[in-house]
Amino acid sequence: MDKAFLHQEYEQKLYALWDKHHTFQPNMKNKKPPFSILLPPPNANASLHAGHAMFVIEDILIRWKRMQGHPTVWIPGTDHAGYESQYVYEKHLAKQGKSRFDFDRETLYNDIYSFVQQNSGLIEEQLKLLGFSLDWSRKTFMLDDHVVSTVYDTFAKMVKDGLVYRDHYIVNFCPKCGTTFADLEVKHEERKDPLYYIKYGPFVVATVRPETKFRDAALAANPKDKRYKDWIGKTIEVQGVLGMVKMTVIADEEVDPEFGTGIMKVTPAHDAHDFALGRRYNLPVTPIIDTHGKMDFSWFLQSEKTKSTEPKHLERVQKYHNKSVRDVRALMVEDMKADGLIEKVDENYTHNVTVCYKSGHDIEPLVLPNWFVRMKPLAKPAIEAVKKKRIQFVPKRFEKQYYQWMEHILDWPISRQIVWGIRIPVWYSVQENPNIQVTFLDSEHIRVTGTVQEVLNQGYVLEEIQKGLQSLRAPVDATYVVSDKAPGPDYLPETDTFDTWFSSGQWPLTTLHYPESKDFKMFYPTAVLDTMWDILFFWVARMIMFGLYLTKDVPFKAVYLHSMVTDEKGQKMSKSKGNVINPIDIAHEFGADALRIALVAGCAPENPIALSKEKVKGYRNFGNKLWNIGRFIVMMKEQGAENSTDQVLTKDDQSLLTGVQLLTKQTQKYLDEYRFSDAALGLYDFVWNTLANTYLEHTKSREDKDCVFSTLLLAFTSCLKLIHPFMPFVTEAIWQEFVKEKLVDDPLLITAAWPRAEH
RNA sequence: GGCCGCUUAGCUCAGUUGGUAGAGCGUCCGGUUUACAUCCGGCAGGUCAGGGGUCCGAGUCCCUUAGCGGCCACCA
Repeated sequence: MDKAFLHQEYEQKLYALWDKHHTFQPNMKNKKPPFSILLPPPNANASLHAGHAMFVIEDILIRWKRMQGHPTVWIPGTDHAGYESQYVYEKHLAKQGKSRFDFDRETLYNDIYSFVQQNSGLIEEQLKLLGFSLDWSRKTFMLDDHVVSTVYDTFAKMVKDGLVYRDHYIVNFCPKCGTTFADLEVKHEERKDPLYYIKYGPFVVATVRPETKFRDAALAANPKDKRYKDWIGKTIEVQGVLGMVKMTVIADEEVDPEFGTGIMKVTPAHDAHDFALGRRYNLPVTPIIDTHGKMDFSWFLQSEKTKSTEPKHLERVQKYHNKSVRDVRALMVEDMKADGLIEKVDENYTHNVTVCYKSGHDIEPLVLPNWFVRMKPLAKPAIEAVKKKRIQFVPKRFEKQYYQWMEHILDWPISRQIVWGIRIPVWYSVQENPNIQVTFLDSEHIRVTGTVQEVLNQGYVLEEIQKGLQSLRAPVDATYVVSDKAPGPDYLPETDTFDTWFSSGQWPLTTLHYPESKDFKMFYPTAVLDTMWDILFFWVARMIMFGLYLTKDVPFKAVYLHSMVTDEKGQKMSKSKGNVINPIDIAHEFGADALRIALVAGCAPENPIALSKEKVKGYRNFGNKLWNIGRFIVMMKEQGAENSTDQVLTKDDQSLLTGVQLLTKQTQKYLDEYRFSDAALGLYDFVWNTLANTYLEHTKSREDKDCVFSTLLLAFTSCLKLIHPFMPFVTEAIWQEFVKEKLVDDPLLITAAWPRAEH
């Protein structure tokens, strides 16, 4: 044996050894209850980061249960990562001077597919480097046929059950990404913007978004506000930038009399709050901003209004038309100033602006037809399940957050206007829905937009439209057929795809081949779901809802939410701070074992997981300590010591063996309670202090070598078993040395029996 | 604005039925020619954020103040 444990020489060989003996696959013949975990799927084209290394928690549980003799499986997979991947691909296109608009839907999808395939596979190798005992024979990709087919079935069931509806609804639309986002996917940025006080007939109204003024549907004041009491219900004439407009004053409790002047303009098409007001008072929804974030005045330019409008105002409309929101705001503020319509401007107004968390672009609240899922009926059983303790949250405090969110859940917009994803399996008859808007590339590769009726009249045939189809927008009341394939010759497909979380929310079902497979029957519900707390709502809550909806059973019995891996000071790792630690580099330098236990030991589940080279180095030393104890035992054997159970134990021997008993019990208890740090620290302390520094040093002078040898061998092999889930490589490496020396019977530590604690 | 955490040795943090303050790293002193210098022995270092309360007894339970962090909702 070498003087030190040289991890580089063992890790890959040992992983191959485990693999060769199929130890990662469950032993279905075991009679104990099955134990299963699903790996939260990393992006298919991602590379491993410190967060992924936290999956070590899952490997610890898996290795532990496997040694205990449960049929155990840990299933890996990768996610297509919806717009994340499309975003990366579009950047790649941009480098070639192209954009997504140069391709039809199908071509773009296939190109992204190849792109993702090219960049995938890396993460699998990296997960292996860390020693994760995943069953690769069961790996799943989010766009595998059987996954897509389950997602289709679920959608069809939801449609049948009345849980899916289409509606015009105000959604977060990112003009840069070209898609809708759920509320969870946007963030808020504090910003200082001018607050304009605009004259509105007899009133003054405060707003940061004067450009939406063109489509105001009403004015609103608080019913208790004396200043405006007499005006409620009255219609007034207002001088605007484009001439006179009529406006009715409504009253609503939600208007804050303290803000601005206490009276607000209502623009249902471009503000979530105003949209709600509009619904309550039946106000018309009249958009003026399009999906590119540009001001669209076609409603004006194509109407009779142009005839009765003063030339000055008409010029303004032409000036504003098709310009960006920001530009128009500046232009119209100038015009309003010229007309004397601005009373004052508060330049120091700070407020929160909604921005896209992917691109950082300002979110435009737009009213668009979208697919929604009714969440209340799904949330109810999901709340019940946790209340009845069918699912346990660790740490417990997340339960509160869960209830809080689930009890106030809003309907979920599931449609995304991107190509890279699972297409919503819906088809529209063009005969029944001539008003469907389509954009497609014709056979000459020219981009054509219009209603189906219009383009058919222009001489295009349906086949050409479908072949070059980029996007389709059906009116909310369009008739549709749910089907994965075209139900007939005159149908066009929906082009929206599902929100990523719609498919990943069904991960426990799809990975286990719900509903008929042996795996599903054996391993559902899974034992525990471990992930970082930041996707509790995105993912965990959705899996619970889908699981209960489809199977009436929870998808997992426990949720373990680990923290974020940070640098040694508890600072979030980021490229700009330059404090990013690449786990693969660390594993390379100090060994995967050292990294693994360093991520677990000394970390409370509530706190950030501080990782530093120094800490990893400390645990590398621990691995080496184990190695040298093993080496010491082998040397004793070479010097003639013999192992036999027939020994007269001294007090030291007995106390060591009692210590191992206690340690076994303690480790068992800690693992049962998800207290990984306590388990790891307890093992570390026992081996280093009790076994090595105390027992081993005391016995060096003893004459009864056989007794020492036997005791030490028994105690140490038990410790190796207990430590194996945390540090699989060094423990297995030592075990293999022991196998060579015929000191142990089990050929592999990974499948050796877990020590029994006597009671 | 609503909710949830955190504040313990120089640094990073444990401390889960309330019972004499702990670990790792670092500092300093000393040691070791065969298990390991990726080692061993030892010293120093904390009024457990501030204040109040319950209790025979509080780092631990309750109230409160301050600082830091997180989640949710975001009113023009």
